[in-house]
Amino acid sequence: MASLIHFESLLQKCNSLIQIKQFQAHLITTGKFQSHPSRTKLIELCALSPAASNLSFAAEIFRQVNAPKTNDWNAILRGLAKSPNPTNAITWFRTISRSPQKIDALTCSFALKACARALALSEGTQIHSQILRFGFDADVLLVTTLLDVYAKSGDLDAAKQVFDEMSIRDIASWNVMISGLAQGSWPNEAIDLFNRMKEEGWRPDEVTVLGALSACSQLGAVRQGEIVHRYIVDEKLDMNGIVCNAVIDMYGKCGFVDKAYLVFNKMSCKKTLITWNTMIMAFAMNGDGYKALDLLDQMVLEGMLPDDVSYLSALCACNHAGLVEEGVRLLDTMIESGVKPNIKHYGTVVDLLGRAGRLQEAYDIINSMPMMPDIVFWQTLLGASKTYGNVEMAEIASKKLVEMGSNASGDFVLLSNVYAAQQRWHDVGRVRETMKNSDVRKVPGFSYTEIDGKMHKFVNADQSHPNSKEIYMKLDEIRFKIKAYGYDAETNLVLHDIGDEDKENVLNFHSEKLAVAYSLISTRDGTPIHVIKNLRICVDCHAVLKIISKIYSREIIVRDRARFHRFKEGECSCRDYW
DNA sequence: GTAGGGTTAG
Repeated sequence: MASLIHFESLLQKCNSLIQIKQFQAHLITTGKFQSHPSRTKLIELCALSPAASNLSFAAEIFRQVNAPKTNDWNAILRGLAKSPNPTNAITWFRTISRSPQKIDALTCSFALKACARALALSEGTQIHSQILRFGFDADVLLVTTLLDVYAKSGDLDAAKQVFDEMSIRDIASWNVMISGLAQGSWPNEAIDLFNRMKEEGWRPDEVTVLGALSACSQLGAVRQGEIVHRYIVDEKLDMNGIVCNAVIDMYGKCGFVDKAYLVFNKMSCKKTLITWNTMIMAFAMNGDGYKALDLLDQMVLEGMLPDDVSYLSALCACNHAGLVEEGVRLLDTMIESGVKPNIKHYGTVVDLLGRAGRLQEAYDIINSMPMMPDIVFWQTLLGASKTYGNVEMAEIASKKLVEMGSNASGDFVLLSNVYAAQQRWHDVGRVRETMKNSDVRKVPGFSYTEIDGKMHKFVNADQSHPNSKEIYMKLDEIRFKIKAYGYDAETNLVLHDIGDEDKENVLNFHSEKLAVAYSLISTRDGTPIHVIKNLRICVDCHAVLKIISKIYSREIIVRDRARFHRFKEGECSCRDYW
């Protein structure tokens, strides 16, 4: 026993391959290699040490074992599961299953971990049935890992079923389920579960609130977010920096950048690089370009070194605020500071130049940057070409997109919009034909709005809402009023070659308009309206919301896929630059 | 070889 302890303490210190080899030699010469505990420890240590070469060395040791025990197999499995290539662990798990050695709950646990990382749903399902067969299903830790596999690989129905059927749950099971729902784009369900958890007498911890906050951020559900924030303060979970960062992020993504900044300034724990980046991003999304740039300067003054994400956030801020010169300069500053721009930095600058109508410069950057442009660059250039009616550049970009095999419907919609704006219906038809043949579909647009703490979702031309009739009556009223105000719908934006009146209807029923109409009838006069949309806002909705903000005296805040728009008194905070 | 294994912000 004494010699065993001696071994282990020495093993802790053996971090280089040479030392490991010395110990292996030692075990062999003293005849202890084939005896289980020490040798298993040795394999474990090798398999889990960060250097990849050690994992293959662990496998080498494993092969020298005459009769490997379950734990020897597990040690290798665990190492493979956390390696960059977790699918190897799944293969190894199959090998174990075929070996005479019995698997245990840990074998399943490591294999599931690999599935979660590899997003291997069907393999996870197979291990699930093994778990049932071996009767490991009362093991909370194991079932929680299983839950995580289902959630991460996108089968939230299966995850929910496993969760509901668990006879014992602990806080981590709740956490996995809540963050799984939040990350799997079921944020409403995540919030419901968070509330149910509290009702059932659980005390959410820092991990729980991170999941709940993420759900609120996605939904722009600030009332719910405030409830979570209050809970965090009450439970003193704001001693945790990660939690503070998530609160800042939540307020930023809900359009309450001032509240985000308040939390940022008042947080008692140390600000990390991520804290600064989150705040810069919050300013960026909200169109506060100069505040974002000031914060970048301030972090440097406070001794924090900006990284690539800091610069990306600041570049986004320039982009959304139309600070073209500042953005172009920032790219240089970044390079001078020794932070290497990646494809996203170039992408943002290309977008920035494109939006400013400087298409040639944008094109030059694409051609001169040190990496291959991906599809997004050409989509950006195409989008900008559409805005500025540059058919030539649009065709260059489209040609590239076709070459690169893009089948994103947005590309086709944009190109056809370029043609439609010029009444080139024949070309529009050609693009539509291509769309049909390559089976591309437009991503359906939807919008959320929070009324009295409850989220309401609208898709385009939605008629499923209980108050649908009133909503459409309100839309009629709006249409009448804005017409009287002198508004003419921008029908050339609609893809199809259909009559003007129909085109106007298609636009009129965009989900954000439905959400705004519903907010108008269900909130008090004068209160701001908040809408979250999954796509970029279209030109027509943008123009209409400006007028609505004026004639109904309402501030309307819309978060689209990229940023916030604040409509007030007939103007938008983006100054029509987005 | 008793235990070991699960959740987390830009």
